[in-house]
Amino acid sequence: MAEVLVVDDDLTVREVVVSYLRAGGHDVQEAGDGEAAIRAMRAKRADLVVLDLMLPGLDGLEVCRQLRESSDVPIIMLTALGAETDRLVGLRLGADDYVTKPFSPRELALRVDSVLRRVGQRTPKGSTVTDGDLVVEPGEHTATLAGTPLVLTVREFDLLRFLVANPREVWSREALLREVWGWSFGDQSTVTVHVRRLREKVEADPRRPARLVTVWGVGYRWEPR
Amino acid sequence: MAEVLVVDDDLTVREVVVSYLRAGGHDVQEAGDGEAAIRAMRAKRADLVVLDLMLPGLDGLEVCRQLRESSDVPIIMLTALGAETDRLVGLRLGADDYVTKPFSPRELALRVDSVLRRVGQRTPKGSTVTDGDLVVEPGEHTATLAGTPLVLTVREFDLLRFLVANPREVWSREALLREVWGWSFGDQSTVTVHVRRLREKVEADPRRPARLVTVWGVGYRWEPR
DNA sequence: GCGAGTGGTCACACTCTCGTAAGGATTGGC
DNA sequence: GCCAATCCTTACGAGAGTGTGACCACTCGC
Repeated sequence: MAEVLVVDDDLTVREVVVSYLRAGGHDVQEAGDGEAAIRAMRAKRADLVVLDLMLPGLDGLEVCRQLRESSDVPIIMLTALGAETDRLVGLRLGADDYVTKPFSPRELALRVDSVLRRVGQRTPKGSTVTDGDLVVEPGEHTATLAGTPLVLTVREFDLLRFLVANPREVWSREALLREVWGWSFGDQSTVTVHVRRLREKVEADPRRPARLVTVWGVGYRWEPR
Repeated sequence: MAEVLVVDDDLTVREVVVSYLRAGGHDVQEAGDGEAAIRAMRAKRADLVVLDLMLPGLDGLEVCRQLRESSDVPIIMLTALGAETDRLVGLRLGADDYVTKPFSPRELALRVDSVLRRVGQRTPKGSTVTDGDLVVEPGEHTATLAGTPLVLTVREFDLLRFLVANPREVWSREALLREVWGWSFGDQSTVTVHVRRLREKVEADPRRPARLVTVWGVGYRWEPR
């Protein structure tokens, strides 16, 4: 499915994580410290890196920065519980997600899939998504409705693309925060507001949504034509 | 808050754990060995299982594996101190977390809450359920009758899905409160009212129910086509 | 710096849902 | 046919969930 690099100095953690990711259909490489991680990435680019923050030698933040210099591979950070500062710094340095220790390997595997899904969609060569008279072109970052172009902000565009690409399915605000925003935390009202703004531009009658539909008590769903 | 199944052969341990979890607002079932645990889960699926590794008869690992075959209920393992191997195997078999004995019951309660929080973020989208011209799609949160979509509220939807997924069987109001509402107490007339509302939307002639049938003095039953 | 555009947060109003209660209708036993 | 138990029906208010508008922080180009 994807090539994942797991970086942790604890052999036990590594084994568990690796076996889980393998079971999930991924190819996995391992590294026990920062230098090994950098070397591994030079030798063979992974599609995603799971990176412990506490490492002997080069620590996780440093590894993260160095990786970011030469690639924008998605990175999931493993941080100690409650290390709020680490988390913030990690995200700022370019981590795509973080998981606090002690974590469940099942949870980590889910996060890995989620991040890969999200990143896979932001590749420039992403394919055009359409629904009736609506056309979304990720490559050109444009969307047209019945031929007339829509003026969308980046977030609105991402949200629209995600929903149109995954129609009929109900997405909770929380899931949308994960899938579109790439957050595993945050205020859900953010989603509400963006949905409203998007409706204003996409729906014929924003007061009575026909395509971006509310599922009461659950979330939102894109109703295809 | 949640339905927790505690599996341990030591009565003392069980009592302490149970009283702590109850104090934390959870409903708790108990099992003294592996067979009882499996039976308990068959009869009534819990939201989380606390599972001792050392059990008479079926041991914890075996129970874990069997549970995993039919469900992805979160599992917290109780292991002896330093049994690194056990922990590894446990995690690999699908445990979500582990606590080493001797443990403080308070810590265990915290772990339980933590795992429930994490898992709660996941959207467990069940599989499609059908009965004749009726199709229930949990992922899309839609139900269609002969092709035309039904407009159902969350409760109505949950109730319908449960009944269609468990046809022919008679369900008491009490059982439905447990299974669909997740309550272990409450006013049974709640069920009555929701059954009526559901009939209004699902039955051809709500006055003469043909599919969601009343079993007098017992409860309700879904009569499949 | 300055202004325009974007994005996240908040408060408030509104809508929808759900549980409850109360009275009427049915059922089954006698 | 009568009575008690059970079930159906209806209406309503509390509370949760959602929509809306406004505000402020931030970024980026000029």
